[in-house]
Amino acid sequence: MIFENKYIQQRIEKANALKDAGYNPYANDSQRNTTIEKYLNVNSDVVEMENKRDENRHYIVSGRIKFLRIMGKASFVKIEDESGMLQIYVTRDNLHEGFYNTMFKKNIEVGDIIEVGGFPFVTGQGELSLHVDSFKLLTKAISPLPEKFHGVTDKEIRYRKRYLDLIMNADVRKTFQTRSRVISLTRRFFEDKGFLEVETPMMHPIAGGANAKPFVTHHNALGVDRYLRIAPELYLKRLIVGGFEAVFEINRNFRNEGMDATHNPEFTSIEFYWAYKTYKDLIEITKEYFQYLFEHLDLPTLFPYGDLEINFDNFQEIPLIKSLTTIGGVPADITKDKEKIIAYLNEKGITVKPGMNLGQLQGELFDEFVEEKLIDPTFITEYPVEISPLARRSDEHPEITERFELFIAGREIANAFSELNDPIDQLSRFEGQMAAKENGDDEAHEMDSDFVEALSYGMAPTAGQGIGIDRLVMLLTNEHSIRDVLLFPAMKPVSQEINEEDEEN
RNA sequence: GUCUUGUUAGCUCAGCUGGUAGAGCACGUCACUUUUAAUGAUGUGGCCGAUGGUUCGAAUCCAUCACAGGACACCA
Repeated sequence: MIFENKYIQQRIEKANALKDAGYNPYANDSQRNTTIEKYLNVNSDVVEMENKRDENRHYIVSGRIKFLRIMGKASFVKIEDESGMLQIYVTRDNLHEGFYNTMFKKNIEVGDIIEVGGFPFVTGQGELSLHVDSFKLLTKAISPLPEKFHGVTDKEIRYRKRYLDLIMNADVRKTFQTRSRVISLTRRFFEDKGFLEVETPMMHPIAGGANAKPFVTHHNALGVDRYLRIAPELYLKRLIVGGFEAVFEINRNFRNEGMDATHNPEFTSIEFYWAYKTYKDLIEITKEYFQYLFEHLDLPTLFPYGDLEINFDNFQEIPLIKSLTTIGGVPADITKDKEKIIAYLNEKGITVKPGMNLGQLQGELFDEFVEEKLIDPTFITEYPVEISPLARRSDEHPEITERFELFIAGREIANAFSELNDPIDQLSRFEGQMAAKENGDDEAHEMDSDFVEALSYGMAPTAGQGIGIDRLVMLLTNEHSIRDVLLFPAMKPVSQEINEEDEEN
């Protein structure tokens, strides 16, 4: 049923024809001795040679056929491996008797993975190629590839069948190579600073560390529900209590929320915690981190992103309340008065949920009038305590916390603060969150008394930060949808699959 | 969750105010030993996303559903 398509049938027949003639269409004994990139580099001098060839050299390369131009008794074929694309020249007279006409021309086609041996030469058009003297099919593709020029552009196909997207679109491969580099560099940066990489649970008894709806699963042996973690924060801080002074974790978080261009239900973040430091140290290390990334990725610090130009040499720092007036244009006299803020928001056509406190309303003003205007990297500091349940209060101004968020191109990239380490204060913050939950805020924090107990043994003054890796990669690869930096973004199942599930139930 | 746009051949897309479906690539056959999205000739290929409705007649109009894109809402 799955292979009923006539093109697939045709290709299966070709695979069978090869098999009948003694050629395994899924051969396993690859003899490849170089990659295409290396071949092109090593033989670049052939261009300078008088007869444009060196028959004393011999290489075996492998790859997928992307273009196939048969011209009678000779053919030009473009094959591609992970490192690059190579043109090979296949002729009847350089292969053993009959193979070219009865096998190559009849049964080999675009999409097949082949292995060829031969010597380097340069064509009349000046392209360094491989003159083939041995030819072997490694893998027969029985499904045809998408069209060679336009490739596959349908986003649904690109996300659901990412392998096709990767076969057809070199720039997509590049994006994911960059993503891998970013994660690798991030790991190296923090290791070089003396941070210890740790792994904490993905299944939590309490969904803590952030405000979000969790996914729920069930542990049969224990007979209890578990939550896929929404953040690793509370576990990492337990490790600081335990005496590790600098830890980080790069891993997935899961949030049961809506999906859009910047949200996927599972996403990757780095969180790091640093004892005997404050959020001011985090500002410095964050600047250093970006510098490190740009240097090692060889990116310009005057960075084009869509229609924007971001200056990564221009890190700004501004307190939240101040940003409301200087950037958001909100009158200074209203930013510290609940009723005036509500009136102002209403005047702008924005309705607010009843019962919001001053800090939440200030956050609302920020989201409405400031966030999208922050293009160059900007640390917004001094967050209200009401919307920062895990952050340490400022010693001088107890209504604000020692916290910042980093915004770039109008999007939040990082969230950081000096950690709350007073167990009594932490307990009362949790109680405040419980009260909010009673009032219908279903995303308020859960009480985590085990965590409070951990704090009660004493956590050194610590600063901690989370950075959204997906959004960071979006920036660095100039992508504008999180799906384009996730190899397999979340998709609804096609209706057929839903029906099958229904039948089982 | 709301609004909006889309879904036609393996892929990329046409198809006007309703009259039984079209191109390019790919694929089959033929020709071709220096091509670059090779070329020339010729041919095959479709439940027009699904289900209903209007109509003598629906890819086209209407409704519902499914999936996708975009915007908004929610959310760090």
